[in-house]
Parts: sequence; C-alpha cells; structure tokens
Amino acid sequence: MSPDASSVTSTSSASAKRDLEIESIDFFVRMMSLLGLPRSVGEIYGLLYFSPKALPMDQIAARLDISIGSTSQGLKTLRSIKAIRSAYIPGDRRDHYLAESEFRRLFSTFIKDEILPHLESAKDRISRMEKVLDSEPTEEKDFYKIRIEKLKRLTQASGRLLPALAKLLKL
Amino acid sequence: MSPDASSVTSTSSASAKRDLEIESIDFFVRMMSLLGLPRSVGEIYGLLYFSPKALPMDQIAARLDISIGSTSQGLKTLRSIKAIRSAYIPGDRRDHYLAESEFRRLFSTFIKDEILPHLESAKDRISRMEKVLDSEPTEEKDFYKIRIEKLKRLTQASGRLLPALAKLLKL
DNA sequence: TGCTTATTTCATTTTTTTTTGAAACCATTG
DNA sequence: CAATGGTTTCAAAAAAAAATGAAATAAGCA
Repeated sequence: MSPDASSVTSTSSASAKRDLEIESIDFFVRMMSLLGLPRSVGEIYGLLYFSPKALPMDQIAARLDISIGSTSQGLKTLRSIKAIRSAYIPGDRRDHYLAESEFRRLFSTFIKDEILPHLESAKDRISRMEKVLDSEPTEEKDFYKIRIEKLKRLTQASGRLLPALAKLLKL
Repeated sequence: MSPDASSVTSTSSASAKRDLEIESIDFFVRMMSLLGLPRSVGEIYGLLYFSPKALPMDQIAARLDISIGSTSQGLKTLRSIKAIRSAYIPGDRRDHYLAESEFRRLFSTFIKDEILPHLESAKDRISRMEKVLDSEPTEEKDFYKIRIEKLKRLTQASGRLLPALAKLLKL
C-alpha cells in the first residue's frame, strides 16, 4: 500500500503507461533471449524503449526491481551493441539512458560482432582440415573431401549473405 | 597407453580421421551454441558429420564419452530439426544415424520452428498495445504511437525477410 | 583537497540449464 | 512368452549462467 516513489508527473492514466511498459519489457525479454542475451538486458531495453524520458541507472533498477549490479552490467552490454545512448541532463550528475529505437541496427551490430568473427575462425579451421586430409593417405578420402567442400561452401555463403543482411538492416 | 577400444577398421591413418573428427566436433559445438543448442548436440552432429558410416547410439556415446541419456536426448533434438536421419542396417537391431549434410536446411528449419512463432505472438502483442493506447487518454501519445509503429514495421519486415531467407537456404 | 554521489567490479549466491545414471519401457528373437 | 539388447524417461547431481550486494573506484562539486 506504499505510494509509488517514482515520479508520477502527468495527469494521464499511469496504468496505460504501465501496461505498455510491461508489454514492451515482455517483448524485448523474448527478443533478446533469442539473441542469447540475459533477461535483465531485455528488461532494461524494454523499459527504455517505451520511456519518453531518459532514465538514470538507479531509476531503471528500481522500476525493474533488479540490483544495480545487474543494471550496470546490462547497460554495459546494451552500450556495447549500440542499443542505447546516454543523454546529458543539465544539473544532474547521473547518466541518463535512452533506447536507440532503430532496433534493426541492433541486429546488424549483432551480426557484425557476434557472428562474423566465428565465420573467420571457421575459415582457419577449414584450412587446417584440408591440410590434415592432404598430409595423410586416408581411406574414404572422397567422403571427407566432399564434407570439407560443403563446409567451405556454407561458410562462404554465410560470409556473403550475412554482411549483405547487416547492410540491409542498417538502412 | 591402453589400446583404443574403438574399431580401427582400416589401414589408413586413424589419427588423420581423428583430427578431422575433432575439428568437426569443435566446429559444430560452436555453431550449435550460436543457435542456443547444448554442447552435446553439437558434439553428436559434429561426430556424425565426418563419419562415413552411420553410427548407432551406443557408439556415439562411447566415442564422445557422454552418457547414453544425453545421447538419446541429443539425437531426439537433432531428429526434431531434421539434422540427422537414421539408416537401416540389416541384421542390426540398433538404429544407425547419419548427419544430414545439407546444413543450410537446418537453419531453415530453425527459422521456421524457433523464430517465426515468436513473430506471430509479437503481432498479437502489438495489437494489444494499440488497444491500450486507444483506450486511455495518455500524455505523450505521439511518442507511444511512434514506438508502436516502429515495432510493427520491425515485425512486418522480419515476417517477410525471414521466410524468404528460409526459402533461400532450403534450395 | 576532501566530501558526496554515481558507477563499476567481482566474489558469492541463486537460478537455470545440461548431464548423468538408473529404472522403466519396447521390441526383437530364441 | 521369457530373455536379451536397445532406447527413452526422469529424478538427482553437476555445471554453467545470471543476479546480488558490498567493496573499490571514479567523478563532480564545495
């Protein structure tokens, strides 16, 4: 029964805002978990996405009822994938955060940072495989050759497709 | 120094095969974890991918040194995403498994089974948001309207792009 | 410079996910 | 139709991932 300490600044329905907020948080928690990011990261982004004003860390933690440790970590992650940016609020020492609403760019960053590096190391691995196969006389050489060839094509195709996709999303 | 109990059926270098196997397992463990699938699933697929002959469950478990419980579970997962198929070996009661080498199809299945359903529920959620926004007079209505609009565009774009991508991969 | 407030870091705890191993179940065959 | 071999299931254990909370650090202000 304690009154909500957070600022109720408007005369308009707080519950409508809350409803939207909750749907948004729910939406992004799922979305982020699809990208393998922890729940707290989705919660933070979801909250910021439907917040008309930039929010400082302590308010984010309070509204979501998570620790400031998680919040700090989550904000760090979101900064690293450029999903949020901080806004300067005069007369307030705290950093204030806004969601980068162009969510598609986020995917693009994700592809670039999380997927493409794996592809790079895949290329190295395939070279190693080819070297092994050449170096020793192995039965079923054809079988192995074909499999390696298929892996190679897969990584090449991805190496072309993903950057194209990333570019497409950035627009 | 104990002799390897697993079948050494050929005169060709077993170590070359082993090397390829290890690289393959390593490769697919990473790949599958990118899709959020457990390590054991990647291991099994990696082993099968570079196995010229179909392997029964107990041999898979033995080679990977994992429990038959994990193996059974992993095979079930791989079957569900059509990443493997079983081959009938006359005179042997055990099921034998082969990797479906067209790995791209696997992505396609993944998109269809794991991502598109989320998109469906996202549409419902957005309708709910619109209803909330219409029902109550809220300040910053424009802000919320724009955000909902952006979400809508995102899901619509994905709803078009992903099936197209899935089709492309299936070829 | 020292004081205060904000933020980060990180060891510990909690939660979630994955693996194990044994029992239950199934299916073939002698 | 029992016995054997193969597979699945699932409760418990182990491992991995995430969240907490408090100490360390940084950063603005008097």
